[in-house]
Amino acid sequence: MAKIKSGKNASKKDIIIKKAALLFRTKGFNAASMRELAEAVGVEAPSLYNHIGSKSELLQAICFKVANEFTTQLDETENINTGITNKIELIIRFHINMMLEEFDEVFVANHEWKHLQEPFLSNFLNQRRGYEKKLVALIEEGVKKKELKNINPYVAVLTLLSAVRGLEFWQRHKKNISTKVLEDDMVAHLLTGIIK
Amino acid sequence: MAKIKSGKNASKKDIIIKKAALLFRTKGFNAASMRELAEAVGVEAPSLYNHIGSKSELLQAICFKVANEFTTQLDETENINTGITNKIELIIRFHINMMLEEFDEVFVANHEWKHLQEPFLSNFLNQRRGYEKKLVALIEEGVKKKELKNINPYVAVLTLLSAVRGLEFWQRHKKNISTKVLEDDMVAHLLTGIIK
DNA sequence: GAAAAAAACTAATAAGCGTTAGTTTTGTAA
DNA sequence: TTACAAAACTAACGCTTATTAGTTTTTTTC
Repeated sequence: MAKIKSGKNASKKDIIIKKAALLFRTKGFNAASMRELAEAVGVEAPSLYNHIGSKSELLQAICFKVANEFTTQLDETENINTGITNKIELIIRFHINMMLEEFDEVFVANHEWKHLQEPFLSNFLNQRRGYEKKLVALIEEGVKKKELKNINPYVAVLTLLSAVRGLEFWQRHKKNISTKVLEDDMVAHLLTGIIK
Repeated sequence: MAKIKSGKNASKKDIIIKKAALLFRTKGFNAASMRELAEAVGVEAPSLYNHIGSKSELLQAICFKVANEFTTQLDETENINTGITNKIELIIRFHINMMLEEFDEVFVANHEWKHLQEPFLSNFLNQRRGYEKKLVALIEEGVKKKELKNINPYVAVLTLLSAVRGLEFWQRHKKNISTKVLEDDMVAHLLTGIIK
């Protein structure tokens, strides 16, 4: 029989990973020490090792959680029966929401992946490369079907991914503009430009 | 009388800074050690200190060189007598070229600034904030003059800056596409969108 | 309440860090 | 050639790091 879990579902390991994501984002992986992490968790540094294997493992957990979420969503979107433009819009909106809702984790996956050890580093980069290739194929299909302008698909993917990634700078303006305006304006900008 | 400098104009300090930019980009500021830097320069680590003051100073030199170049160019562009759209295009093209020609330095300024010490950290962030404000004002003017759609200027600036910043991923595709196609396509995408 | 397991603690280790001190080599100018 | 300055070297310091060992406390299970 499946064990019914209580509301507060997070294990100590989950808590450590969450705090690690925050710490790695603010200080960077190398500059963040296990002693600092321990203090954030409310424990002495060696006690962390009752729950985790190593500092490296924390980075792995964060990076691959994010990578898998993006990969899964893209696969699902590909299988929806709708136009290319709509699919691209869905993907952009997913990126924006990930950035806003899992900020620390996405930031760390974007910025600190280079400190992954092999073979995790290669795995991560392969997964990312695969993600980009699927997006390129999507844009190519849109061009072929005349839904999109005759642009270079690599440049388009680069521009799209980079733009949504830039939401890591969003925090500063959070108070001034609603998430909805942000999302709609950015989607419009990337799809239809800014020139009247 | 001004001393006529020889062709090989770079001081040893300049060489160290250049190598530091490459090293800081590939490994990150904290993970890059002075011993590694020394090896890249072809010298023992303590010898570096005959030319520089500290590791921190290297990061400062890199970050502010980049920041000043961007600031200078923006000021110049503001004073050109031309339309808003054209100014924005010039700025985008400048960002793209900086990314391609001073890749290591721009990358380090974008990614490692958080390891600057005070008061340099605050100075750097203030300078960047000032840069963004000028861009926002430019977009606002474009909207007011009906050159641009009625978009949120903060979102537009965020999208523009993030997109060009993403050229740090360009290296991978360098062989496949010419710089000109890249530049033109990205400018077109950001100004007029991708939808037909 | 006793026994077992989980998770906390203190103490310590080996390695790597930026940097300094002191000395020797190299390059330059009179 | 001698004198001076610049820049290299070796050795070492003090500090921080992730992690391990061993022990004690807390929590869970019966």
